[in-house]
Amino acid sequence: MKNLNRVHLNGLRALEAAGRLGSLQRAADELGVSPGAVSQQIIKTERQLGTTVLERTPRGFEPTQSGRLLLARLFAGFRELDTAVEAAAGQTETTLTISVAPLFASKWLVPRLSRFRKLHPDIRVRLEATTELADPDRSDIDLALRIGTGNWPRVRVEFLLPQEVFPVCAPELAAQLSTPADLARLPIVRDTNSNLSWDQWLRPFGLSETMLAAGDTFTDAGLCLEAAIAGQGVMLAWQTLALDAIRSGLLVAPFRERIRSEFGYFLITSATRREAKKVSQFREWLKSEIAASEEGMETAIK
Amino acid sequence: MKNLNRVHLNGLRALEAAGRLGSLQRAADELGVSPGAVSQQIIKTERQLGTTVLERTPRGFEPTQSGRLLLARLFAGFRELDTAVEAAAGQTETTLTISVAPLFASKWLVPRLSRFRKLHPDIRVRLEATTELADPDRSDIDLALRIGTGNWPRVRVEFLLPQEVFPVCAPELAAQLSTPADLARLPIVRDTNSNLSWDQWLRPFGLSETMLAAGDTFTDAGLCLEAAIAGQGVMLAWQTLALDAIRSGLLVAPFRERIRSEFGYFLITSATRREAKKVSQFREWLKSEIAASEEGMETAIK
DNA sequence: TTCTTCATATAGTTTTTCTATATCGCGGGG
DNA sequence: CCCCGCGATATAGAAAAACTATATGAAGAA
Repeated sequence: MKNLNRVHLNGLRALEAAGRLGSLQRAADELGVSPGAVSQQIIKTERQLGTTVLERTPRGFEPTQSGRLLLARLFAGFRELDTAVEAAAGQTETTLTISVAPLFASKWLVPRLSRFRKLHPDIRVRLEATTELADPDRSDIDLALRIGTGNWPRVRVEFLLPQEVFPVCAPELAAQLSTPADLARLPIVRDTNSNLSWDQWLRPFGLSETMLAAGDTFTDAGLCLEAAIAGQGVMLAWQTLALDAIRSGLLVAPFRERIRSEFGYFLITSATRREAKKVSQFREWLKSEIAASEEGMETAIK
Repeated sequence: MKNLNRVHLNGLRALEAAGRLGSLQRAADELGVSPGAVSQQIIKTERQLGTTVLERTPRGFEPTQSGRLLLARLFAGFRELDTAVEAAAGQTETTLTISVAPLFASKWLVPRLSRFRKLHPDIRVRLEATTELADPDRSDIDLALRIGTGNWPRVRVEFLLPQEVFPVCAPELAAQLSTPADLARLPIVRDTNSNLSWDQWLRPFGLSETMLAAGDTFTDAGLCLEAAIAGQGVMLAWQTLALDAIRSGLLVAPFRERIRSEFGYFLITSATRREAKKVSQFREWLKSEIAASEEGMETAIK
């Protein structure tokens, strides 16, 4: 791209516009400057190129023989840039990019997204499912949905709902559970990566994790959920993970009690960027969806 | 092209270079500025686009998902511009554009050009054969060769050789001519557009145009020449027009006497532009060619 | 730790670009 | 014929942008 160093890009654009439109005035209108500015740019650029591109006629100018080829190429190049910018800028208006943990995406967000699409058909959602928290100031994401304590620096953090944990299991196993103490008789499926502990839930009942049986362990809560559905044991789950499985009857929550973990769900947006309309629209939808979800939770657990 | 108004072209270029090269330092090298300048351009452009194109990583940055498409398009666009500039600038160095009258081109210049090509194989000659004098400051021509009095404003004018007129005719007719007075017995072919007059040539012999016979007239000296070669009459010709025909025996000049017309051959170049090497090379070749031509004239006439 | 390597923030300067005028050349209309 | 208007260009001053040279900060390497 070194050849572009010998000319000024704005001069090339002035040249192209003038050559295409055939008049300084029209070129100036397109570029949003005065005709004099265009004239200066053209003269300078022709000097930089070492050739005359526009032959001056009494009533204006028209391209020289050798200039035609250059102008055609300039046109092609600038058109390419123009559509690139148009697409990029258009995308920022119509595409909502959300960073979200894969499990939350698949178990809760994605099944509900079709309703958002119906509500805002002009917004295209792009999910970026990653385990690390993306910085909305330093990436192209418009917002992130994350579980955590809410202490993230340099971003705008908005609390959505607390994470509440409770045991779930397949219906067949649930029949054997009438009190929390019965949990000791059943295998437990555990997520080794989780930082939730059974103690939190058991303590109010005067129980502790040491009384629980061993069971399969997995490195991913999603796998745990599959195992629980398959009847391999009881799992300590939380709302967004288990709700849909409970509703469809694949799982049951044998006990009403839900305990708040130290974590919560948060909506993360840029602290510096002005909030786009698409973001506030999504937030609104998200909150209503969460409310509906919580309501559904109450009735699902009975 | 209106979309390009919302961003700065140089910013797009900085973005493209940084995205392609993966580092501010390398981008800065390509653009010929400091890394800080590139950083500023990128930040500003991303703000203008409303999206993050380059995701900052601990060791630099790399394109975001949505940025890749933009970068690819920017690359295509700038590459187009780059090759356009390269071709245009390269052409100015290697292509010599000459404006010349069609008749002079076909009867004198073109038959000799192959020797120039042999002498300077790297220069491509482009002849623009037009009847109007092109302005070397306002068109893409590097030089013009014109017949005239030498009074052209705002250009650099260099005298090459005087136009000298003399009668020519087919060999069969020449046999009937031993003195200028014999011309009265033969038909004369005339160019109605010419401003040369037989009187100029006849006066030294005490003769005048009134004594000449009528004959065919044409609107173009080239057609006259063809008529003379075909034996339709005697023509008042000049060196560059008739030399090659005389040498090849198609025509003869029955009299040694040549009379200078009021016109001459001139080399016209820009008065303001610095002279390119290719131009001086052409001038040098042209002068040697003219000298050889004049010498050939002497021997051809005998 | 400390060093190095990046990117970014900041301040001030330099350069460019722009606007607003005046000028010039040409052609059409009175 | 002269004058007017149109369109391009020159010029001067003002405005804006870009650049350099720093400092800062964050993260990996020694």
